[in-house]
Amino acid sequence: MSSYEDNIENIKCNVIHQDVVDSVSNKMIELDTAGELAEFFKVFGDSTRLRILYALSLSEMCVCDIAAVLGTSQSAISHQLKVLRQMRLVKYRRDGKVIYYSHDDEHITEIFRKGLEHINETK
Amino acid sequence: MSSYEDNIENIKCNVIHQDVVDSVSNKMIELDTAGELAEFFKVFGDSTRLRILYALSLSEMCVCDIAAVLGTSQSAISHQLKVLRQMRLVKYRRDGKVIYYSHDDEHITEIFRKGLEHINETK
DNA sequence: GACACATATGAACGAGTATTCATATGTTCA
DNA sequence: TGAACATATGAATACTCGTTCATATGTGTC
Repeated sequence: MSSYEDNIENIKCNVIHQDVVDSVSNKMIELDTAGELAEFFKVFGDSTRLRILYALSLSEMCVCDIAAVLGTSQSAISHQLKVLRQMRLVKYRRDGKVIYYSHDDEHITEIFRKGLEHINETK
Repeated sequence: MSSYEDNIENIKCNVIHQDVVDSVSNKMIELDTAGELAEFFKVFGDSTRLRILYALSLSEMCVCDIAAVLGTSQSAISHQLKVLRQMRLVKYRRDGKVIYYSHDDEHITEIFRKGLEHINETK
C-alpha cells in the first residue's frame, strides 16, 4: 500500500482531443446567454407553471379561475404568475377588481409541442 | 375591531366564470403529463446542462473534453451527463477507456432555437 | 368612509438539487 | 498482475425554490 498523497495531482481529467476542444470553444454559447436561457427554461420546469401556461393557451383567464381549474391556492397561483410575468410569458389586463391573464409569447405553444413530442417518443 | 375569525372562510377565491372553468377543465392537460413535461424542461433549466447540450450540438465529445470546454470538474460533468442520459437526451459509445457522448434527440436544437428567439426578443 | 372581494406579496418552512470530495469501476498497456 | 487513466457514483453540503400563512393593496358598492 503506497502513499497516494504524493501523486494525487495525477488523478485528474486531461484533454484528449485538443482540436475538438478548440473548435467547440470557438463556437460555444456565451456563459451569460446560457444563464439567461436556463432561466427561461426553468420556468417550464414546474408543473404548476406549465399547467397555468397550458390553461392560458386555451383561454384568457382570471386568477381565481386558474386556481379553480388547477385546484391550487390563489396565493400559489399568484406567486407563479409573477414569475411568468417577469419572464414575459404572460400579460394581463385589469377589468375592475378582476385581472385577466393571457399568453404574451408565440413560442410557448411551439416549445410545448416539441416537449410533448419528446416524452411521447421515449415511452 | 370585530372578530374576523368568524368569517375567515369568506376571505377566499371564488370562481368568476364557470363556463370558462368548465371549458378549460375539459381540454386541460393531464396532471401526469404536465409532470413529465416539467421533468423534461427542468433538464434545460440548468446552465451547465444547457452548455453540455450546446457543446454536443457542435460535436460528439468525450467527458474530459466537455469538462475542458466548460471549465468544470469531471465529476460535475459526469453527474449531469447521467441526468441527460436518463432523460434520453444524449447517447454514448465507448472506445477503449474513452466514452463519447452525442445528442439523442432531434428536438433539442429546435427547443434551443425557440428559447433563444424568446430571450433575444425581450431585451 | 366602511365593507367585500380579487389579487399581490413578504416571511418561513420543507423539499429538491448542483457541486465537491473521496473513491469505485472499467479499460489499456507494460 | 499492477500501474495509469477515463469515467462513474455515493455522501455531504450549500443553495434554490414552491407552497403556505398571514396580511397588504387596489377596486367597486353601499
